[in-house]
Amino acid sequence: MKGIRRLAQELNISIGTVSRALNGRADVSDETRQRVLEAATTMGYVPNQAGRSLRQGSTNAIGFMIELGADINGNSDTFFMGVFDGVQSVLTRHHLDLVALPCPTDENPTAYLQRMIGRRLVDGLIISATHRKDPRIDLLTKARIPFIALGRSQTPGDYPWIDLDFDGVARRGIDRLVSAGHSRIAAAVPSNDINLGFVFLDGYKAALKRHGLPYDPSLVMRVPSSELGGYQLGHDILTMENRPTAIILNYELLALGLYRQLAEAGLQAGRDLAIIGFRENPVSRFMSPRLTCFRLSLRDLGIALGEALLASMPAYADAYPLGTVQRVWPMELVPGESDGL
Amino acid sequence: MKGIRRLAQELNISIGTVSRALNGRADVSDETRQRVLEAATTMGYVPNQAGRSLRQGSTNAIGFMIELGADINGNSDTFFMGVFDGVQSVLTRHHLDLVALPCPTDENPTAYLQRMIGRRLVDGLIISATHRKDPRIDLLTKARIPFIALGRSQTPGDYPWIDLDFDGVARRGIDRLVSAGHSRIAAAVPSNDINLGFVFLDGYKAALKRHGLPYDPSLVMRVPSSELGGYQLGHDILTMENRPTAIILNYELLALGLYRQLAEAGLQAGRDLAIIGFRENPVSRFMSPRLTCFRLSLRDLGIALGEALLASMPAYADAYPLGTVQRVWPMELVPGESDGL
DNA sequence: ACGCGAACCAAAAACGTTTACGGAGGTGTC
DNA sequence: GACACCTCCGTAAACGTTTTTGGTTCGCGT
Repeated sequence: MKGIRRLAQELNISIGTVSRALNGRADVSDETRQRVLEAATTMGYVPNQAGRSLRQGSTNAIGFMIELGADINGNSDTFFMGVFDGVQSVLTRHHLDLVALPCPTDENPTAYLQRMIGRRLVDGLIISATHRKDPRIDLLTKARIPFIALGRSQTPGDYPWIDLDFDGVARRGIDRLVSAGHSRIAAAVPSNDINLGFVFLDGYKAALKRHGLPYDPSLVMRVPSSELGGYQLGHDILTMENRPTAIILNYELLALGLYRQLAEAGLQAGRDLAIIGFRENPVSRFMSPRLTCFRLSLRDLGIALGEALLASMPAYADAYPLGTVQRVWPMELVPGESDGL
Repeated sequence: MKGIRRLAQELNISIGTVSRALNGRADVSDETRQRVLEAATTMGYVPNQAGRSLRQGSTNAIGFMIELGADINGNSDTFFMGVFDGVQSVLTRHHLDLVALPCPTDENPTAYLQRMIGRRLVDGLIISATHRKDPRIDLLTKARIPFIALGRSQTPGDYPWIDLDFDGVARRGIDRLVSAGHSRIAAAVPSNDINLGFVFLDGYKAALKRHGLPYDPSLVMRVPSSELGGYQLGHDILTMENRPTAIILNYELLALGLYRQLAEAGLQAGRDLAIIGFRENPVSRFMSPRLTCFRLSLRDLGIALGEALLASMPAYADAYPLGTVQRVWPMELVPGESDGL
């Protein structure tokens, strides 16, 4: 005898009553509920998830898909750890659990997602590293799985997303550099078709225009989103015939490789090249000279993601009347010395 | 009509046959199997996991528990992502999926694990960041859940584990520094009771002894495993009255904060303080001067973990006749300039 | 023509839970 | 005292799959 049956037998009541007591339904006397709860903890009973899922058609779990591989996600994994924490904190309020779904490097992300959806092991999904056209969005929409994208996409449709303020970061970066007298300002964007690159580039172009500066395509440097990409970026800049005097980065770890490349050439950030980095992170805080970059609270971002996802799930929507969240997440400038200001 | 029923109806065969065809059992004609497989893909049928789990009492998923929070896990950044990839590659061969279970910062890891075990949403578990006495090991043993620990523990019992070679790293670090003439060599160890600190310290003591050097407890520096901890470490060293001339680190990102602290004091790694770092990682590769540290293949480690876990699961043990794996994972020295050699 | 095994498949039970339904007993109302 | 109406609980069906059991068909040898 296992599971709920054992508990019921022990207490000499029916399994139905045990279930109702455990799930907080009204039609159970307080005394019985007490006894059940007590016995459940002493006997270490935890409802079997497979049974629950099968019966209620939901799994009480939310998936967070992450893509493995250094330079594809555009985020380092301290990033995800912080976000997970925020998401968890809102999910646990509703007895939902978070599981991270790491898509292996050698598998197609869309195929992987399809498998996960098919298995039906989560009720809702958070996807990240959205591409310009992201087939996962169509897939999720068609399968009617509640989801939210961490990152915009140009895939049409009315789905929820939250994205970092790449546009604003580019704009404020340019503003800052222009006001310091720079006019040849480069921008680093990812070499793949992840959507954030396009948003960043649009912000870059718009800001230049507003300042009456010409847009020079040769100043758009495409490199992989990794430390090595930053190193390569440095090389590309140093070998240009008409070097920019400043650069804005769109990925948090580019600065590291760039610093190194500059150091090897006897140059220094802030003095020989003005650099504005992207996200403040544990590494950036300890670089010398200190990196000018942008700060955000990963936990708050996670909380917002969790709430927006719940808002899109019928069973929880009333607790979070947010509609379809489409939100740009603000980032706060943290001045350093790398921009020479 | 949903699921396997729909498929069966479409093909005019029974659901049992569909199931058998899909699961590769022998008593299905090749022709029928073909038709089933074909229809399954065109209709996009994927077996409902809840149904399978309930019936077969297993979930076809493996959990990898990670603790959130920067300085508790003793590993960070790209570490887990790399390991995940290796684990996945083993698991997919057996149609198992990997889910990462992030334990929130505000929840007790053991309680979290218990919840996950109770829900029965994975067949096996990988735990990491093992503490000196780790109650999770007792829990898993008692619950008879196949598991493997990434990291040794002093919890008694005959359970599988794979751990990085903290002992060897300490030993070889000391050897190298002693042969370069150093005799006051400090060691950085974590300030919490994560077990790797004890292993590292033991290796440190043993190596000193072998070289006939005295063990000076004041040279054991306890700091949090984070970049900030490295910064604090630097401060602690610089304010000592009888400074060490060299230090070996036991966490990969300590060097970053330490470098910074030295730089602020006008000092430099390799010249003013010999530093041997821990794990080579994308960040360490771009620090100046280049950090002397130790290399390992995360993917191979992940593969070993996956195989050792499968070896402990009855259903897969014949494919991996490894017994109870208890293995120290070797790390290869990568010379840099930070040790002044 | 008959028996017999092999190949294939249909039917039904089982996994552990939730929940719709109904019934027993008690309480209150006229 | 009949009736309605609660409160509490037992019964049983249902979720989607796998697997056991048993049965039908066919081919083949005698």
